[in-house]
Amino acid sequence: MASLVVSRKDQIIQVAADLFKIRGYEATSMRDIAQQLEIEAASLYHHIKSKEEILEKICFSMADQFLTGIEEVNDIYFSAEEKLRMAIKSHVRVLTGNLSKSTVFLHEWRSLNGEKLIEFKELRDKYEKGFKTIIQDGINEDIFDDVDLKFAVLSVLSSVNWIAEWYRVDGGMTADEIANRISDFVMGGLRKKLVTDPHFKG
Amino acid sequence: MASLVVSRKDQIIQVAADLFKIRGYEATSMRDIAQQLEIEAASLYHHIKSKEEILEKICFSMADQFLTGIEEVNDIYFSAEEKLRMAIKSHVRVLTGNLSKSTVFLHEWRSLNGEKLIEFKELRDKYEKGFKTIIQDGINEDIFDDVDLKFAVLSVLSSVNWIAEWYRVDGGMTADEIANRISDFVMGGLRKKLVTDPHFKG
DNA sequence: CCATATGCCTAACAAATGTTAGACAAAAAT
DNA sequence: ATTTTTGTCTAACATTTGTTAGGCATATGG
Repeated sequence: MASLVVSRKDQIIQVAADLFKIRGYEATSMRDIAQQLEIEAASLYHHIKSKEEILEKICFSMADQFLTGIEEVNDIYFSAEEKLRMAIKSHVRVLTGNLSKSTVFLHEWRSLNGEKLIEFKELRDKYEKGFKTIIQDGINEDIFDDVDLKFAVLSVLSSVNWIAEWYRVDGGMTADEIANRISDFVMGGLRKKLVTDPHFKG
Repeated sequence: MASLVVSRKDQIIQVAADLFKIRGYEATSMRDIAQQLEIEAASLYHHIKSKEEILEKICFSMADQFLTGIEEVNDIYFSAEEKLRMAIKSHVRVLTGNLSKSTVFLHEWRSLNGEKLIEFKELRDKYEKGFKTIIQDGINEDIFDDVDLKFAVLSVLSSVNWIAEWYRVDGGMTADEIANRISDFVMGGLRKKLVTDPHFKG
C-alpha cells in the first residue's frame, strides 16, 4: 500500500494543492487538475471520491503536522522563550515543507462543508491554544510582558502565517533562518524591556 | 449623481463584498448577490457591467484608500517611529472602516484578470514601498535595528494584515487601540535595544 | 494461462454559472 | 401630458461544473 514511490492519489493531491494555492479551490476545476497530470477528469475518480475529498485530505494532513509540532514542544519542559522559539521553528518547517498545502490549509479550508468544517475549526482552535499556553507560561515566568494573551497569540500567528504569502523556495533563506528572525522579532515585542546591552540580539 | 443616499450600485458592491469575504469571490454567484438584495440576478446588470467589475471596484477603491493614507504620512516630516505609528494607524483605520472590502482587497484580488491584475499588483507594490521607505528612514536615523529591510516590512505588514482575519466590530477594541498595540509590538521588534527602564512602554 | 486489479478512456448527465434580450411599470424630467 | 430614465422582471442562452457509467488495455498474482 504505502510505498516509497508516491502513489497516484498522493500525486493528484499534490498537484491539486499547487493549483489551489495559485487559483484557489473554487477556481480550480477537476479538469484543470487532470490536465496537469495529462489524464482526463473522469480518471481522477478512480483514485479519489470527490473534489472535496482532496481538500479535506490537504487540510487535515497539514493540521495534523502543525498540531504534532506544537504538542511535542509543549510536552518538553523548557523555558517559555525556548518553547516559543521551538514552536515557531516547527511551524515554519511544516509551512515551508509543503508551501502549497500550507497555503490551502490557511486559506481554502472555508470551502469545507458540514461536519468536516466544524472538525477542522476545532483543530485550528486547538493549535492556537497551543501557542496561547506557551505565551501564558511566559507571562507566569515573568519573562514576557503582561500583554493581552489573545492579542499576543494573534500577533505571533500573523507573523508566522504571512510567510506563506511571500516565501519562495529559492529565496535564499532556510526555514530555520526565517524561524530565528521571526523569533527575534516577536520576542522583541513580547519580552520584558530590561535590556541594557545595545548589541543584545536575543 | 453622487449623493448622500447610497446608490444602488454601491449597495450591490457592498453586499457583494460581504459575500466575497465570507465565501470568496469564486464561490459567490451573481444569484447569491441578487438574493441578498431581493432582486433577480439579471437585474444586477442594469447597474454593473460584469461580476468582475464588482471585484475591480472593491480592490481599486481600497487600494486607493490604503495608498492615500501612507502617502499623507510620508509627505509630512516626522521621525521614523512617528511615521510608522501613523502609517499603522492609517492602515488599521482603513481596514476596520470596511472590513469586508479590505478582506477582498487582501485575498480576492487574484481573481482579477489581464491588465487589471497587473495594475493592481503595481499599486500593491507601491504600498509596500511606502512602508519600506519609513523603515529605511528609521534605520538611517539609527532608531531601528539594522534589520533586513524586506523582512522588516513583511513582518509589519503581516501584523497589520492579519487583523482582517480576527477583527470583529463588536470585539471591544477600537481601530486606534489596535493600531497602538500593534505599533508597540512591532516597535519592540524593530527598535534598538537600548532600554534600561523596566517600565518603559514605548 | 487465466483471473483479477489497476488505470485510463469516451460519452454523457444534470445542475449551476455569467450573461443577454426584451418587456413592463413606476418615477422623473420636459 | 408625454417622453425619458430607472429598476426590475421573465425567459433563455451557451459554457462550465462535478460526477457517473461502462468499456478497454495493461500489469499482477494464482
